[in-house]
Amino acid sequence: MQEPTLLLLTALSDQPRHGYGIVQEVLAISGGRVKLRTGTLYAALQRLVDEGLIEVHHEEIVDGRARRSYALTGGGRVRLAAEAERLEATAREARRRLSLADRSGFGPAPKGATA
Amino acid sequence: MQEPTLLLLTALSDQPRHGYGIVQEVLAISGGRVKLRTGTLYAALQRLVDEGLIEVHHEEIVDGRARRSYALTGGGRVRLAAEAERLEATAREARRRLSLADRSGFGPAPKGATA
DNA sequence: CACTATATGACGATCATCGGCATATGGAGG
DNA sequence: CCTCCATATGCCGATGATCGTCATATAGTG
Repeated sequence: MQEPTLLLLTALSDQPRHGYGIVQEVLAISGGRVKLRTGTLYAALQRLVDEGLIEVHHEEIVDGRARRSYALTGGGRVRLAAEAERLEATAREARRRLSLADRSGFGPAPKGATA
Repeated sequence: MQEPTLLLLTALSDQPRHGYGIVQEVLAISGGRVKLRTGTLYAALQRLVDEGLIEVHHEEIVDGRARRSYALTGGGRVRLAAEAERLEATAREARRRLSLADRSGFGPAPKGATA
């Protein structure tokens, strides 16, 4: 699972939102770093519904145009928790190695080291 | 940056390794979850060298075939640290929201909740 | 003899994301 | 009045990382 998809699920983790609201929320969560393209958004929504990670929470037709809000399913919740755990484990391992390398002298020696 | 690439950088963060060694190390780091395909591996190595995140550490020709080991560059080290931080922040936010939702009653209510 | 481990590399296919376009309404600024 | 921006949904072609497989080579095990 990629970052945009993960952030999308995160945006739905506290309450249901519609497409545009998800874009805003992801933007906020990521500190302005990730702006979901609508192409990414609606393709991902469709995919995630198909996978059963999210579902249509509310739907109405306004001026012949759909207006939908989406919510995380139980499966989506479980999946998001699992992904978060995986991410954290990966990040921890990377940091552990980087600090080990610093101490052992391998690497660029951040600032005025033994070498 | 995707997970396989991130794990590749992590595999190089404590010492230089050659291609096959990276595959083994990534497998170990990820707890057997991620087995880098050679297609992914050598394409990624080329890309990362071009980006300056890794470099060829040692190279020799054995039976007319290259044998190279790769090492993280200073830039790669900085980048990996940044990615780890980003991952951790994302994971933290996902978890925070999931637990908030549990408390507020939104969501599937993991096991025998108020509803 | 077959299979696995070590080891490098190319090729086409797949899939998520990107970037832009189309459409529609309502409000603000010039 | 007209243009721009925010709100809002959705399609489509291009890009790019990864997947899956094939090719090549040696050494060891069953």
